[in-house]
Amino acid sequence: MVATTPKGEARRVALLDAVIRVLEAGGPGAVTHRSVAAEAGVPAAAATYYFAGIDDLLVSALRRVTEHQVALFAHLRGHSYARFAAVLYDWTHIERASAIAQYELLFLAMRRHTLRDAADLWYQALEEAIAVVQPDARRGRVIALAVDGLILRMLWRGDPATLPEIEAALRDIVGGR
Amino acid sequence: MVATTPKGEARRVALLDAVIRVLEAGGPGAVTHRSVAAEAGVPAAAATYYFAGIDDLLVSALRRVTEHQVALFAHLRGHSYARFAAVLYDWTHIERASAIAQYELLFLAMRRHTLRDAADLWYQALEEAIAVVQPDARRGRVIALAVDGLILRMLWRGDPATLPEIEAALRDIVGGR
DNA sequence: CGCATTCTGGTACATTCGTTCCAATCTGAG
DNA sequence: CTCAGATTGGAACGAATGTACCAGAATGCG
Repeated sequence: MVATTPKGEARRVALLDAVIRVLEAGGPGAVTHRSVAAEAGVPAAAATYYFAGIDDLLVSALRRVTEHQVALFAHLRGHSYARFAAVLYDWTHIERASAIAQYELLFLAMRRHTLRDAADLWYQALEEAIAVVQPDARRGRVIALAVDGLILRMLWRGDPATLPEIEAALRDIVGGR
Repeated sequence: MVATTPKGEARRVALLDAVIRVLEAGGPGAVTHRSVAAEAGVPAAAATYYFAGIDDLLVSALRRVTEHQVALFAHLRGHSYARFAAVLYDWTHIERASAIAQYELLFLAMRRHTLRDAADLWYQALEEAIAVVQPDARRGRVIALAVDGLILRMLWRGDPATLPEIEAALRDIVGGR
């Protein structure tokens, strides 16, 4: 089902945002029609009215957070990697739910090839952002892998936790030996 | 509940192994008493008899796969990183279920601090294995991050897929600029 | 060999889930 | 303003889940 009215569309995105919040708190298993609807402040039936199934709801939410994140990384073009550290900090600590959702997407992509494109989109955005500070493609790919690992580590460990620490870690990664 | 008889202990590990296989195929949401018991070839009640709850079952299985993996990495000490590439290949392609389970653990550790220690164990094992080919601690940490990102990428993307490709990627990572 | 303990395998139940259905309400184009 | 279609909100359903329970079988210690 696709929303045609403005209010309907507003409810759609309210539901998708709610999915991200539920996802952060309880993981994919906690994403149910009822929990998401309650989080969004809409009746439970709305989740089934706007989305074909619980699966469609989850996939749509992950696509949405990816597009949002890709847009954020696109703004990074032309800036130094000091600003890159700030973006990483905001993402993994302020907008933590969004970051966690992003990596849940990668896990889902392991089992569902439908999500490969969305996952690729995110990874390409990361590589392009890195290309600003490291033009060499081969070296850039390695940095992208390390940054990926760094983000993952910040998410499950909460470390590095401060902006200076992240900058230092990024300096080690980009700086090479 | 803790098994005291040899046969009981065998059932415990059979259940834990089944959890890993179910985890690979369907993610944490697919891990239920009944699905795991069916996969292990034991009656459903066995899963509740040997484990306090579905949660205990999941956590125990992830701890087990971590210990197994840490032991495998420990054997790596004193070898070249060419052999390291072979171990990575086996893990992410032959024993894929084990690798996926390992990263599910990291995700679970985001929300449950009980799992922090187990997750730390894995990450330390990775860093120690890398210390063999790169003694410098600071540089080694960066490599560990990149290898972490590489593993994640291989899992959700299946790329790099061949042993030579992994060796090349590893060479780029370890080799520096 | 006897027997306390552990293990087995099946059933049962309350809960929660995804999904369907429908009458009432709202929206916006003509 | 009208009204056809979109949206709402609640109820209800079958299915699947976690867990508790129990009578019988197997086990291993003395």
